Amino acid sequence: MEAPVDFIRAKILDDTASNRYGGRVCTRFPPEPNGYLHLGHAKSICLNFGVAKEFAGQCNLRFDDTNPTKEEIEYVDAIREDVRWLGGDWQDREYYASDYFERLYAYAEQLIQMGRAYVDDLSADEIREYRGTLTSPGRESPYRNRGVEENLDMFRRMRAGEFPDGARVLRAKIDMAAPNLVMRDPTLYRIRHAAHHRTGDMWCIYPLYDYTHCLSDSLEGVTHSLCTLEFANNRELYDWVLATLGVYRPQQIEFARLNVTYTVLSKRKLIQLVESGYVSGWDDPRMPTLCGLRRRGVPPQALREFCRRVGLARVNSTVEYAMLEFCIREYLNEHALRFMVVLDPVKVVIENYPGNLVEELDMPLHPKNPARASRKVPFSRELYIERDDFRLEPPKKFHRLVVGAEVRLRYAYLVTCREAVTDASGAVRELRCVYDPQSRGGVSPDGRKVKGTIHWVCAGRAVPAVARLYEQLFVSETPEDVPESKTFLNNLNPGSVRAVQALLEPALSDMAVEGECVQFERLGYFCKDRDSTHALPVFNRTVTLRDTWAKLEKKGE
RNA sequence: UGGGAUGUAGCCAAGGGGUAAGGCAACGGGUUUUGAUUCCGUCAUCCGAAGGUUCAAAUCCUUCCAUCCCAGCCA
Repeated sequence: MEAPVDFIRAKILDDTASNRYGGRVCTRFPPEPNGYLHLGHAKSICLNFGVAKEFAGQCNLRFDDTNPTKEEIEYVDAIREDVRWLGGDWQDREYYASDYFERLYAYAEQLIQMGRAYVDDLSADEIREYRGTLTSPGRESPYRNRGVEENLDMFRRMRAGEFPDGARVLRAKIDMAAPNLVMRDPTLYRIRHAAHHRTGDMWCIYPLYDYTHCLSDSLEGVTHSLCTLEFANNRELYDWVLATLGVYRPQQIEFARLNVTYTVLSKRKLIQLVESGYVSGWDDPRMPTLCGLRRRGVPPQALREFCRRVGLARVNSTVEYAMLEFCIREYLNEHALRFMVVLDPVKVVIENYPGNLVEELDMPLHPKNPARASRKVPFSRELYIERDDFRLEPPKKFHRLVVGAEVRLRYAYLVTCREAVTDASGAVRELRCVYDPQSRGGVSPDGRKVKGTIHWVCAGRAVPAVARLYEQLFVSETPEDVPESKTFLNNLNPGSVRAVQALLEPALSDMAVEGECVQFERLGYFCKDRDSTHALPVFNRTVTLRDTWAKLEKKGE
């Protein structure tokens, strides 16, 4: 599959052709370890690692850990795992902005020496007030023109811990009348007496994003610093810092962040769902987090394909969830092993089949891929089929089992139903059938057409599966205090994943490893959950069969 | 009322003076031992709007309209 040439790849192509950066390509994926990675990050991961690979370059994993009050080691571990799972390979280049604190500090002193940075005693509120508004220029701080020596002294005392949180900040001296608010003397350092997950109590001043990110990129020799659109305003400052310091200058390129319908991709909202207990955790299968998707059985290949298909542009856009589902189905259809399962059984007795015989029939594990092994399934006089696969009064175009009609038991035999035994209430108890011994394997011996093919299990030998069918998989409670949660909880699965939750524990543990999906034919794809107590279904359209039946029957009536 | 960015189908998205790629969705049909898959077909007289330049404009120019981002000591 040829990589589409989006505007970013075009730019890199250009830069390598003109030998800018010596033809080198280096990107980075720079998450802040303050939450779990989600679908939105997948786009960035695929982009950064993908581009690096395509151009024989490198992609670093860098934790943007400059805000100790929000970051935790739990998150860095989870992020590392998720990136690796998605296929990102940073080799030994695992970096932390906090590793650069000492050098960043030295650069700050250099800015002070150059007269391009100053310590400001104004409070946060005053700074905001002095900044001006979108349409009116700001005012200069009374501390703006402190001498170099005083600034240096103040800054060192900030580092030494002489001042409480918020007492002073280090600011760049740029232009309080700049039309771009980012350039109105941005804050570079703030005082934060807080323990950092890596540097502990070594520091009580921490650099801010705008100051840290560009220098980290520079220090690492990044060539193309890819970030989302909302940072476009910050690019001017990114360039200013590096130019003023006269250091190596990567270039920042922005692209539109990913939005997906029926879900939320905002760390703030996701964390709210977790903390308020509306979901069981970050890896709740309803979550759009990478770990949630993984637990749900979404293969990383599908996510990569999704990111590829979504494309890259500079327009804010919202991709339909259906696109994601398509990518998942596409991969699963190709790779998932097939099994038969009966959720709501009704007994079938093959009257002309010997009562003491059990045959071992071949069932391929994948119909389109004969290279896959097949397995033996037992077949005997008494079987179970899905209750729904038989109708006393069939709608039009129903071509499964009906009294007097012939259907194929998949990979087994052609059978004809002679009689439906019902109980006093009219419910079907048992189906009396006869089979055609010539049709072993399900082939029609004389070429006669048999439209219906249904699934079955051997009554005596089947793995007993406790199964339940739910119209809706998940409880749709609507948290009032979580914005957009209605959409979130109602649609994460639903409208979309209207599915089946089956307690298929024994069957599934027999067939799948955790995280792997198998297809229960005509039911959809199921994934064995980590505790193996239930199977996690299914991706909407994988249940298309159900949709299709419903549609056809509706039409028929 | 400042600055930055963006407008191509229901949703993504190519195309940057020569007469609108592709995918998802939708719809119609063929094949099929999963009513799945697969295959084939249909789906923008038109590119935010209005003017202008040109033999020729989605592409160039002008004006207008709409949407998003920026006033954290978050990233």
